[in-house]
Amino acid sequence: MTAEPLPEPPRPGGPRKGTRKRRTLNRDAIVDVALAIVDEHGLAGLSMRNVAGRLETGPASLYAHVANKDELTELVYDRVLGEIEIPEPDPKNWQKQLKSALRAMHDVLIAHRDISYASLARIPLGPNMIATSEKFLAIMHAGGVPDRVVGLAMDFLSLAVNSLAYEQSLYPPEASEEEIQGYYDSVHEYFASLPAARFPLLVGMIDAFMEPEPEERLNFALDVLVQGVGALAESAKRRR
Amino acid sequence: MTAEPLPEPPRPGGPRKGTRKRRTLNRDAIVDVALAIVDEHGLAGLSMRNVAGRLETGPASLYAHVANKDELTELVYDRVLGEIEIPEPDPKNWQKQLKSALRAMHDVLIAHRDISYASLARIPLGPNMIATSEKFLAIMHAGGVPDRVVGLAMDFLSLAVNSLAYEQSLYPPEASEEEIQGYYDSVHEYFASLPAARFPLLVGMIDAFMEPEPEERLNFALDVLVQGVGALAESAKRRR
DNA sequence: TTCGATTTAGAACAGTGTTCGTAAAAGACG
DNA sequence: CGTCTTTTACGAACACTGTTCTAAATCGAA
Repeated sequence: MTAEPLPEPPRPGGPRKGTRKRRTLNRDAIVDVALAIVDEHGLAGLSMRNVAGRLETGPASLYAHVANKDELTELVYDRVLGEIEIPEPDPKNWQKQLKSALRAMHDVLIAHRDISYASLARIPLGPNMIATSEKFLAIMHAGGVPDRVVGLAMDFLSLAVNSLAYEQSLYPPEASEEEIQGYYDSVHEYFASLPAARFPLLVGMIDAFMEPEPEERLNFALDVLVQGVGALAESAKRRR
Repeated sequence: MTAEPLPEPPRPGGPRKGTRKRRTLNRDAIVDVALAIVDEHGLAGLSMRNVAGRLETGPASLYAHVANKDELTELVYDRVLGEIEIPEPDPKNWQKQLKSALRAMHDVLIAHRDISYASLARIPLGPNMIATSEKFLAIMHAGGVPDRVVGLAMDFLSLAVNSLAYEQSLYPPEASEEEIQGYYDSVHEYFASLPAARFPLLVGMIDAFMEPEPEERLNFALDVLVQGVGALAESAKRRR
């Protein structure tokens, strides 16, 4: 997964100074520890002091290798993106491939808690993001989707799958099976207690809201995305 | 600048039972101030001390009216949702109506900075969220979308439009027109500097990425959503 | 008035990201 | 080898944050 290093992505505050390492403390080691903390306690548990503590140093030491916490979070996010595996494009099955690639990205993201928030807070441009994007583009391009549609779709698909992963990651922060079931039941009860005269559809569709499992919700969302992009690709081709 | 606090104006229907107020401090006033701060400085500028300061008191005083900052943020979000206007359903134009309703929600959200993050962080269930949902359901239901699809779509559409609004709100935190243009140009340059041999599609599609204006991106995303839901509604109807 | 409940608000606690200043180590150069 | 300069290490401190504890002030009802 380690390929030739890409040029430094542009940051709003201008380029950073060069980093050289001395002993054990370096960028990769810091990202390693940060990712481990995110895996254990989520993004809320990630603090500069926390990372520094595991490296047996103080928080100020990190700032020689990382501009700030935002950049560290972005580095962790890009590290996670490196785990995604996307197949070579097969033109005839591009919609099926696109859907499974989106699911693969989703699964990798939720395997690392709420790390997907990192991509919502900033526009990530790390090397793995670039490489992953290229693979998504390849699938759509091979499927004959016009360039303009591919460009627009890439942005939205990435946003959507990150949002889905983030939403998913928020449900059980550290709760037991019983607790989330109890919360689930209380939501059900709350909907049922609403005045049916004012909210007839909401009350009438309670089951349609509460029944679907996470997998069905994700599957539906991915279908909406893929079929939506497919439809727009067709109409763009016809228009031309 | 800050005038002497006025006495509480009389409410239609008289004071509510069970809630006794003493001075000027109550839930609504706190939410008023919190929303004003979000409008001015975004969610990052919202702090309990900040709100308390504008009410000429200390942060501890707020906790008699609001459980914590999360709840306050949710209240602000629900207040904003109250501004959305959604038309009565017209069965023949349900897709057009759904799209414009989603756009209306998006526009109201971005008019209040990054408030949309509040709905990403928690599942909002306030009164205005309920009322807004009912109206979305009405449009889809009138269009003949099966209940199961409506239930699944509601969740995803809400997530998607909130994500789009949140992403949109992040671009200019407080930057000038020149600064965001400069950042924009540097991103363009960064893409152009990538090795075309490894990322041929990405480099070849730079314009497809950089050219579209925010309005075109939003329009595309909404089309994907509406046409995707439309396609799934049709196939669900056929399957039955 | 008296009583109890609620609201107010100062002080404090345990955190946070980040900066400053200093000390030391590494590399460059003669 | 001896300097000189650059870069890293890191304790201390700053300005914040959300929240809780505490006691006083104030109100509604009896």
